Amino acid sequence: MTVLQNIKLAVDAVVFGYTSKEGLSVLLIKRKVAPFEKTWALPGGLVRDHESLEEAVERELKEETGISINYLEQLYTFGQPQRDPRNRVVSVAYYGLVKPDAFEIKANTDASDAAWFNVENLPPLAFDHRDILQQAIKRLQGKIIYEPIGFELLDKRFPFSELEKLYQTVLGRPLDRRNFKKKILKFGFLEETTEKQQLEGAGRPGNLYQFNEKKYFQLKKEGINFEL
Amino acid sequence: MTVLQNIKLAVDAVVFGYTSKEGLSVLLIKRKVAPFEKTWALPGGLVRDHESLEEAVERELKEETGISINYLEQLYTFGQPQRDPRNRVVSVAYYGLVKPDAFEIKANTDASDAAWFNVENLPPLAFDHRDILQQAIKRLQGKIIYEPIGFELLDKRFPFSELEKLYQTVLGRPLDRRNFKKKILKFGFLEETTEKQQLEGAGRPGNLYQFNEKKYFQLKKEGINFEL
DNA sequence: CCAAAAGTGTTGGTAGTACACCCATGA
DNA sequence: TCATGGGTGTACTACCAACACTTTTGG
Repeated sequence: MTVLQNIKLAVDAVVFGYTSKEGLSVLLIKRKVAPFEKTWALPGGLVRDHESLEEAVERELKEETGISINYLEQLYTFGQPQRDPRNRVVSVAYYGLVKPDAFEIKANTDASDAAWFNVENLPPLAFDHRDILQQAIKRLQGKIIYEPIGFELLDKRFPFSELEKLYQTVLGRPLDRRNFKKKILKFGFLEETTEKQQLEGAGRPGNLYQFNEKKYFQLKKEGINFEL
Repeated sequence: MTVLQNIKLAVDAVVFGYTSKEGLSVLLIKRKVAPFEKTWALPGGLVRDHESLEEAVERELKEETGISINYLEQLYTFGQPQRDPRNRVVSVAYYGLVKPDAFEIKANTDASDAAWFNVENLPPLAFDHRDILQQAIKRLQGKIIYEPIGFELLDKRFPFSELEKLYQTVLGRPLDRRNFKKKILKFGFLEETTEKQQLEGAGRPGNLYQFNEKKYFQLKKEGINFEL
């Protein structure tokens, strides 16, 4: 009754980056081997025997894209028998967020076969990676409205309008500027600094804000919960 | 650089049942082999080469407990290297819901090594199954307030008070009877039947209600979303 | 007639939404 | 001085929470 199992275990990562200019982007690599040679794919690969799944994701990201990530969460495990045309490969997908500096650096390193793509304008993808990506976007949209993970996509200090644009981009709908600001500030984990925004072009520069993570966790323990 | 991978892939299932008498319960099996021989554990086992993860869960549930399930959803994948003391086993955990008839039948089949336990009163569990179970309960609590999956734990027809008690049990807090009923009925996917509840003991019998799944999906498509 | 469970409506508070004008800066 | 983006307050509405008495049935 015992059957030898011949299933491989992989991890894949959907890494999101954001700038107000380029919108919401995702990190892809160009495959060098069959199957799907020269097709764009999510970074990822087989898990090693003695590493945790998170370690595997972080290792693969470093190997394939040179990037290191500051927010990582398990998304879903994809296990349809035919998702890889050769062997049975089950993949645990993660999604992660990087801050604009990491994003900008790699966006310009065009010698590599890693590149950022706007989520509205994706190339054909290998395997079932399109499904994985769709699901990651849905999860991000769902999560960003009840946990303040949006800050992981912004610089440490940012003008308030950046946060607002980020939410509008991710959620795909316009938000009222005044109501949004009231709602966010009400929670009390955003600090206004005295530093002013460097505006390119005209316009009145605004103050920069920063997310106070400690205050957030403290407030959360006291039973305050972020929502929209 | 290519390394032979020696990781086994399993599935585990957290199956919930509910009756107002016995509260929220979970289905466990007593292990017959080492490690953790004679310890209670979640039903589950290794995935076969050509079956999907969902098929594996359903097969294991049938083999080990004789139960078949009517709601099943992936929970999380547990992959810490040391979670199984012998080999590396990564487990994709699912959670499922069964209706009271299935629940009652197996609860009385005490010859088997499968049994139901109230979630407030669990035995020691094998592996990291306690963590998995905790996470499943949290997920159920989170999900039941924005998707009407509670009906999967009730008979096809049920008195309104059953639904109310279920929510109070799962969420662990009292709910106002009138407000709860207003809120639920407002959505329009619950149908009142003319049939009356069979009350054991005294009390005024109430009408039975049933969930209209078609109406629910239709309403959902039109953009109505259930919440609390 | 007593105990148990079900049925039912109103009111007050609060949080959310809609909405428009002025200010600071660079070109 | 014009164009661009930032900053700010109020009024209305709609939803939610709190709350108690009456009815039907079994014992």
